[in-house]
Amino acid sequence: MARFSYQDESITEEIQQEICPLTVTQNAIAGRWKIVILWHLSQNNIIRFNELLRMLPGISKGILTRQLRELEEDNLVHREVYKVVLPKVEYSLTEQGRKFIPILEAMQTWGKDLLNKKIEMNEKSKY
Amino acid sequence: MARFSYQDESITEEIQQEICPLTVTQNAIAGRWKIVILWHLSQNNIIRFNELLRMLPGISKGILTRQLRELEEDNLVHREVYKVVLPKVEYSLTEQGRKFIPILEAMQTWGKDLLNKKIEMNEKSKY
DNA sequence: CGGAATCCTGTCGGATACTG
DNA sequence: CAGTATCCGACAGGATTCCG
Repeated sequence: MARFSYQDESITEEIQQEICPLTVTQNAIAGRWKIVILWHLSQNNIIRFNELLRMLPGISKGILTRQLRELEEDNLVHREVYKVVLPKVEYSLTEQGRKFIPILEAMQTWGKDLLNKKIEMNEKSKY
Repeated sequence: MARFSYQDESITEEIQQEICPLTVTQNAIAGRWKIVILWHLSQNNIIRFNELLRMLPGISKGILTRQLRELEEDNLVHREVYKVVLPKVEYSLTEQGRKFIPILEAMQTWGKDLLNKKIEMNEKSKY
């Protein structure tokens, strides 16, 4: 939970941030790629850095590293380094990360629902 | 889903954005206050603008308005305007918004869990 | 009361070049 | 292979002022 400082927050707000579990969750998954990363990890158990890179078209190495580091900080993702000739790093979900999978699934069905309704609305507005 | 354009995204990415329901969900709830707003609405059914403002210490009127408008665009929140002497505007969850409540609850218990583990880890590191 | 319209600023995402 | 280290620009969030 390193990030999310914003400028000067009063103490009461900081407490709110700390106390409200919802905010904790929000901070943990805030980031353009985190949810998709978690989803890929939930589907594959173990993924190497460059594999993940290929799974996320449009992301750059630097960003992927940062998102992964933050997920690691928040204990969602485990990072295993193998010191072989050409370095090999495997990412996987932690126990805490696996507990998040149901939420991912719920978010997916909910998103599908929303998507359908938006399409319906666009159809209607054509006529 | 107005925002989230970023600069020039290739077509394949745009398609991914549009297709992946997870991303749709992410975009819908991305925003510093949205989750908390949804939570308050889930607890109170109907809340007036200034009430909501008071429930969110640290937010400014402008921001609250924007977050609510975006939630409205994404069909999570309903806005009811009463044209009385002193204007009165009530916010509530839509059907789609209510479908999101289980996710909020899951996020809350998950966040509580994460919080506890972080506290444990801090305790340990003291000795 | 519930905004709209500005303007400002920090953060995050992204691009690029370099490294063990 | 899997990163670091910089630098940059865009955009969300925030403060402030004005309005019906």
